[in-house]
Amino acid sequence: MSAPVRPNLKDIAQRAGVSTSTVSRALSGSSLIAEATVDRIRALADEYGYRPNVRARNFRTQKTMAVLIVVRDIGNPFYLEVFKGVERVARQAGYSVLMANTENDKEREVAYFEMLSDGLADGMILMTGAVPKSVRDHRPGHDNVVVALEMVEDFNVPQILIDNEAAAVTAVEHLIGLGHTRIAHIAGPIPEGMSIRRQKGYCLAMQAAGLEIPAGYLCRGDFTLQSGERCARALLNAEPRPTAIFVANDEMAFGVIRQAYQLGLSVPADLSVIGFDNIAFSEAFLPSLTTISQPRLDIGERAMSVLLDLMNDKTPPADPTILPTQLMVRETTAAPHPAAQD
Amino acid sequence: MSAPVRPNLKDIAQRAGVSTSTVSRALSGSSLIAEATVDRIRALADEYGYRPNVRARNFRTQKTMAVLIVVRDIGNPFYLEVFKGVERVARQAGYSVLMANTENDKEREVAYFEMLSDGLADGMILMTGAVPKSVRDHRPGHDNVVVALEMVEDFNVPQILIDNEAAAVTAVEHLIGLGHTRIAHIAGPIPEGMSIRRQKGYCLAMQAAGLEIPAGYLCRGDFTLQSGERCARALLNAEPRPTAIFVANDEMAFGVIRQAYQLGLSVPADLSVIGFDNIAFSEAFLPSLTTISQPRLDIGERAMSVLLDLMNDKTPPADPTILPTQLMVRETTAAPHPAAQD
DNA sequence: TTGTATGCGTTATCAA
DNA sequence: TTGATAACGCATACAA
Repeated sequence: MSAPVRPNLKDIAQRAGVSTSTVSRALSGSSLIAEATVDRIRALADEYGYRPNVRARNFRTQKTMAVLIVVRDIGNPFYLEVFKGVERVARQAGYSVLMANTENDKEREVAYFEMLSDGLADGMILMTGAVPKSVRDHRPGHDNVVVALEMVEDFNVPQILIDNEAAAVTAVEHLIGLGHTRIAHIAGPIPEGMSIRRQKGYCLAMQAAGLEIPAGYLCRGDFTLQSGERCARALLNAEPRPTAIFVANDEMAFGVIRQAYQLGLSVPADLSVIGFDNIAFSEAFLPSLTTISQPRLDIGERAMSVLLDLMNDKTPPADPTILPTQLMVRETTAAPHPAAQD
Repeated sequence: MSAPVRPNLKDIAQRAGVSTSTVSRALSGSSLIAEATVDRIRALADEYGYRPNVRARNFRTQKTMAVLIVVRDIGNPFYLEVFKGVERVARQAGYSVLMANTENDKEREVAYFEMLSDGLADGMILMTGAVPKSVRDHRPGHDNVVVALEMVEDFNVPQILIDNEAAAVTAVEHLIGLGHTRIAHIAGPIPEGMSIRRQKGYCLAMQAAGLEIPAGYLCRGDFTLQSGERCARALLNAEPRPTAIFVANDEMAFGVIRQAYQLGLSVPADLSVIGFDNIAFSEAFLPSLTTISQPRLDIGERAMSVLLDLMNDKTPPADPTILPTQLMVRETTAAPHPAAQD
């Protein structure tokens, strides 16, 4: 039994009676080679089941054809659609996608930048909102890095974002439009830029409508269901009790609704709730959640295209790309009880 | 300004006045080298910021230190925890994790096997339940492949599974224990092994309890929310109406509950519902879903450890590894109305 | 304990 | 249109 050895360029060259360079060129579609030769070599390569050794090629060309997608928590379903968008575009361009999970660990953040500069990947899509200081200071031009979803200050790379502040304004205006005046807010973790901007949008919209924000109408969560429940308990004890809550993400919004039911309040009859993100589950929830939809697939696709441009030395957009959000009106928002009005 | 060129082994060797092999050995912790030499070289490497060229090393050693994790639909939140488990173990062993998404496309399934044999990854965790026939027949020993979650027939590789049939029996027994006798089932897509086994468990448990399965008590969905709603409409029109439904996954279960509410039935007062998977949102759902928990993190971790064994030529377990499931009793199951009893 | 020499498979340069 | 040859950076068998 002969060992089924994988043929390499040299083997094919020998069979074809030409040099390895000729085979290499023929198979990579160089126009320099006579068509007849190309056909002959192609046939032979097929016959012997030749497949190029990718590691050798990577080494020689100093490329990997892989990109890194770095997130804070790979267990967060929010990223799924983004992954999908990235993967789709990457795949089309012949790139594979490497998962990287920092779990908010600075060392791991640095480690992934090292992976990049070590050539384990050709590019990187960063969705952590944080760039370790050592990395930020180290090199001026960070090649082949795109930031998505979370603005990173002092870091001059292309960014794919949404306008968190404007989206928050839209959310609050929706509540105001329904007749609510006592509107509370549950923010995400501060000082994360995303949370700050959503909170700012809330304040702006309230101010623009001439509405007060009483003490106790602002609570800070950490994007988890539990923190949503906790904040809801606090807010629903405030005087006067809010008739609506704008929550900085969907998961916390679910917690709010759970808690409201526990307190005997019904949603949206007694309390309107609006979330942010439009994760897959928001529509399935009972009642289905009114929320702000982020174009997550688009974000992924766009981030990857910009990264491709970057890697191909095309000039990327100088300004951040801002993608539009959309208000999804569902079952958790309605006009307030007349009795609850001032 | 001198270009900040990345030093290689040769550069360090020159600075240290030794040969490249000495440097190579010193940095890779070979015990052959004098300690003083090692220290000197380490210091020098640090000073000049030497980092090994990973592509060169991969090429030389014919390894990639990356593994492929292949799923049907990367947008399915079910896989998240499994990813996390895989990633955790992989990372600890110095491997990175490549995402692969087949979207049920045979060509892509084959393509990922080719990636593996092309050396773009050193190993593979397969969670698609399907192995293309061409691959199955091609080579007898498929090195460095582990199957997780879905049994694959005629494919002799280590498998990490749960006992779907036994878990389904547990679920149905829970309903029976509450006093239900009219229990319907919504199956997943057939002929997927997973769906078949869950359905079989349902039938077995019913039979063991001497309960009939009337015509119209079985409906086939496709694991989506919508199919859950559709099946619920059908089942809830059956005569006599079932008082409980065992649903083959959580997402369809959410659809069932939504539909029940639309028909004016309340859960669990009028209808008990039990799901399967215990995805993250099952607990957040209102009412929170009674379901079967799969040890997804464990599955990921175990799959990756077995893969590591495989890649290090340790002998993997000959038999499939069966991990235990757990019944999570929550709010969607209760005793049936006395009026609804026979 | 260290050095020398070789090769991994490919692509790129130069010459024919 | 093709061939000979030289890298790419590292790890290792063998020699010393």
